[in-house]
Amino acid sequence: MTTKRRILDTATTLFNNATTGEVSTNHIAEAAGISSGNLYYHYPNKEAIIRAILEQMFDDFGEVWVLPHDRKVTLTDVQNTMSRLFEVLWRFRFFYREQLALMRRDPELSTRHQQMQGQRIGEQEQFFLRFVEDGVFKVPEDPSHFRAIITACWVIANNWLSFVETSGEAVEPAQLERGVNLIFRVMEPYLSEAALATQATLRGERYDQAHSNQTAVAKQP
Amino acid sequence: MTTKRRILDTATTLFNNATTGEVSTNHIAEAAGISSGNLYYHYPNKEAIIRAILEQMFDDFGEVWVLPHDRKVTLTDVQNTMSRLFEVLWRFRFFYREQLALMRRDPELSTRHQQMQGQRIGEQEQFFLRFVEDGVFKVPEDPSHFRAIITACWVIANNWLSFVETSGEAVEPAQLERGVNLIFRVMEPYLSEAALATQATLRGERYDQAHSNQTAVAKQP
DNA sequence: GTCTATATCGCGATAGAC
DNA sequence: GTCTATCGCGATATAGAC
Repeated sequence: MTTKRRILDTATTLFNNATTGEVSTNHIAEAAGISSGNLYYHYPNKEAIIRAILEQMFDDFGEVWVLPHDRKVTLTDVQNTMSRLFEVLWRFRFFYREQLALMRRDPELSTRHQQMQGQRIGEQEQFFLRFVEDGVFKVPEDPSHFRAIITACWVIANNWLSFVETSGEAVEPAQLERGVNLIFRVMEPYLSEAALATQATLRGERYDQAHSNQTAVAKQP
Repeated sequence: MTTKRRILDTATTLFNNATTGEVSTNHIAEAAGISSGNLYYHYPNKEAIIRAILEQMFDDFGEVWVLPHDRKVTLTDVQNTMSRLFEVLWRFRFFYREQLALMRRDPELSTRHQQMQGQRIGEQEQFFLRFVEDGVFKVPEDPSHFRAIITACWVIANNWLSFVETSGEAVEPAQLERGVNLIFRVMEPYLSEAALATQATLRGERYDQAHSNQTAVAKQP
């Protein structure tokens, strides 16, 4: 692994475990096993490191919203996509903890992130439209209402891990699933009848796995 | 105004306009028109200042969830409460920008905030139950589902202003209203028929009676 | 590319006069 | 209560040898 790369990985780990303010370039260099001078040979300053990490995160997001083109998508595809999304959010959680502070300190980061976010939101809209096409979601009578729900899901997704952390709960991969479920709850009223049936089945299965000696409880209409 | 108080107000303003990391105790003292030494006479350190501000925010939250006891509550009461909530969130927005970083740096702040959040969430649940009682919300068949929606609204409320800011839009009082509307959208499927009609009237929108067996409302072309 | 050594700066915090 | 003066520290960043 190149030194440039090791710096990024080390920094990401340190940032995730502390705050960007507490992690100095000296700390990063030490943890990466190189000298401070060497670190500055590769990156002009800490902000440049953060920006480089952000680019990597952006690349990873690109792989989140992919859907199969050879078949109709189902509710399970939504679920898997959400899981992928949360996994990336988890890997770069430090960024979402301090997002606005970081953006304020570095206008360049701010601009770049706005571009990224715009693109991501666009991808997400396309994503949901595909599910409308394939009959997972009801066809929205009011597009602005539909967009509002997407925005709501967006806000929840991006802030779920932070919410867990502020509640004093340990932030573990298991919590990612709770976030996925929460988003499902918000989307539920907009699912088609067919998708709702699928969901009941899925949830029953999950329930079975969690409490294997009990029977799944299916909600009665 | 006492010096102690002026320090808090000045600090709040500075924090809102920059980040807590950029605002040093020297800056606060200077902006408050006192010496650094004097500042340290009143507060032992910057963290204590932030904690004091947080206590003030907590007090302000206490006034948000009050509801009239002499009459039934309506959808308008939800709206007004949300507006009050957003107003407080706006006044102390610096805290929500850096919440987790601040909590990590100061365990005492972290503990206190968790108490506060627990209490606030409790208040919010009571709040919504009142609206169920008074027929604004449908009686939930599944309490856990209801709680999930409340959690969703909580996450959205606390992060809406940050979302606006990260999108690069100016954060103005007008944006507060958009946040209120977004939360309404999420709650909409859980409103009673009666409340839905009220909402349509409030907004001056057409009420599509597709699922209504109540009095017809004039449709606009 | 990588190191050591060092310059510079400002922050947090305290001492002591008034 | 308020000020001035100051110390210690650690962070960012650079210079120059190898």
